[in-house]
Amino acid sequence: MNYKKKVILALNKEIKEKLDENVLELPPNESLGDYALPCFILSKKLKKSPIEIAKKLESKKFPSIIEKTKAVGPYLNIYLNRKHIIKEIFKEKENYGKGNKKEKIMIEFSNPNPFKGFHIGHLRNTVLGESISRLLKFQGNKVIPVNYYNDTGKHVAKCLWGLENLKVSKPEDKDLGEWLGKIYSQASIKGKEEEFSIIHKKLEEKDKKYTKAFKQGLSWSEEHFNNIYKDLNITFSKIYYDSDYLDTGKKIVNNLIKKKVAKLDEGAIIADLEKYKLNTLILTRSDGTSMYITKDLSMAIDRINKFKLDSSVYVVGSEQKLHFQQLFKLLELYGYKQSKKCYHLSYGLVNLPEGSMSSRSGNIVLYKDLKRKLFKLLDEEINKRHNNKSKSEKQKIKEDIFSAAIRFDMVLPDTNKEITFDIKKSICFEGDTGPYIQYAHTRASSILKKSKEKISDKINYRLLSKKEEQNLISKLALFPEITKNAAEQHKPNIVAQYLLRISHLFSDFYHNCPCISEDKDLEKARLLLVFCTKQILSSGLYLLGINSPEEM
RNA sequence: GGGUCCGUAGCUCAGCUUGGAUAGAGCACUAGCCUUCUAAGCUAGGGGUCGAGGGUUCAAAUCCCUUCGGGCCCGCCA
Repeated sequence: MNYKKKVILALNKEIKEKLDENVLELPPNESLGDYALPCFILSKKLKKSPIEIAKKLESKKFPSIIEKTKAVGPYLNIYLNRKHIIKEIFKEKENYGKGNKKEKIMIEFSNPNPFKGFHIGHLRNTVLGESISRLLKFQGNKVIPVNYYNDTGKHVAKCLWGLENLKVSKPEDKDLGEWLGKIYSQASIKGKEEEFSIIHKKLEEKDKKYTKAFKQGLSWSEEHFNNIYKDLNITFSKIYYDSDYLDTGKKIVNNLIKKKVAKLDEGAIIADLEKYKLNTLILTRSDGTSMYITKDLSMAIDRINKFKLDSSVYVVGSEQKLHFQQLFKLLELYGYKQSKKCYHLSYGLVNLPEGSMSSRSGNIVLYKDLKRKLFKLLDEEINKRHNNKSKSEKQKIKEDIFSAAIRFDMVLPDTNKEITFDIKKSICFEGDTGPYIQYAHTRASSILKKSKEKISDKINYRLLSKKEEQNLISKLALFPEITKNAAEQHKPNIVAQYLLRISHLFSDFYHNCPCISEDKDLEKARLLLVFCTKQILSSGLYLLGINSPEEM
């Protein structure tokens, strides 16, 4: 049970009301308390002014979870029991804030196209998906992360055309998937539509030469992607291939016709969803081939049946919003109740300052290129700070900071907002960034390492009385609530914003409350607070997929 | 035309789900702080008709309606 619930129960018991926990709000700043009860909501019933009510409530005695209450105007500000919070974090450690949900959830994300480059748009998707996956797992759910490769279609033909006609020499010992992506972009510009169509058709007819080239290219792309996932520390339980679902949709379409959801129209099979305001869509083309929605539908049914899923999350760009509404509606009309628990996590595209990205025009920032650029900058900085460290130690620090910087950038803005990715800003590691949070974490680590005192929860809690200490503890107590909200709403940015706040409060504490001191009781008390802060920072960073280095 | 998302400080964005206390951060700019736990840090300063108009309410950046500007989607792409 979170503190909010405990507080409202304690309040209700004392004032004999049945208030919902959501009436409690967070005061505008920590010094005003941990929660506030706006007494307006009681004034009609009690026929008293909210100011009077607050004043009256202030003098009541509450259970020990509430340390004190203070009436400020029409608000009753509530301060949680500090000792209680700190003891709990210290006891639970990395389990602090975990939930007890038991759903089986599949989450599909990343979905890069083989034969094209993995760019920062895919990066946003991947980082979001991984974070949501971790958040859902943290709530106790069984999570199955999957990836989906679209290995059929014209983009494959384009790339194969490029391989054949552009005569670009194959680089030795290099990432061939990345090289393929660049060939794709060039082919898009230099080739002609008719030439692509010929290859596309031959591929569908299983032409030996092109099939061989296709298989080779696919394996290069997969190697490229696996390389990046290893870099990002992400693993999938299963990869789905578009090519495996080319024909399986037919049975489903027939059933949809039987259920009168679909019908023939001008040679094609369509589903009329106008009455749900979801337009009409084509399921099967007039030449008999399946549309994407059909493959998606058969894949969705396949997943629900095979894995006995409670729900499914699809991390896909906002431009496919209608597509997923249609998909879920078809699933429902087909008879699957799970459609109610399917969720399209729609996110805004990543643009560049000069406009939108497009692999076809080559106006893209590839993940690997970005990494090379940032590493160059990190090299100088790290050599300046740690010239006594070994190469592998320096490499580890660079990886951690790079990962934090880009992942945090991708996860900080609200998911449905578009991101304008400015490489100049991404190389800045100061201010509201991932490295800033890591920095707070390393400072905490450093204090714990330097002190000779043992960390224990048997301290004099009254010594943690300065406002910087009080504010920090107050915010630490919100971690369970924050992670629960973030998981329920599929919004990692809630955690990101929270960690920034914690880091700011910790910096404030760091500058005003020296830990290592002659006063050993004070040192012990502050050490425990530092330990708890470090725990929350690293738990939170983990949920964003970011490492918490001990030094940087 | 229909749908959907976005519009808050010079710039990038929180806050809107669930209305509530002086609308918060970062960047940039100005002035300070390293003999003291990592200065990737901290302190102070200026900077706002919350796109506009109306409505509901004791109370609106937040809810409702209208409107303007931008992105994306709307039967043979994925």
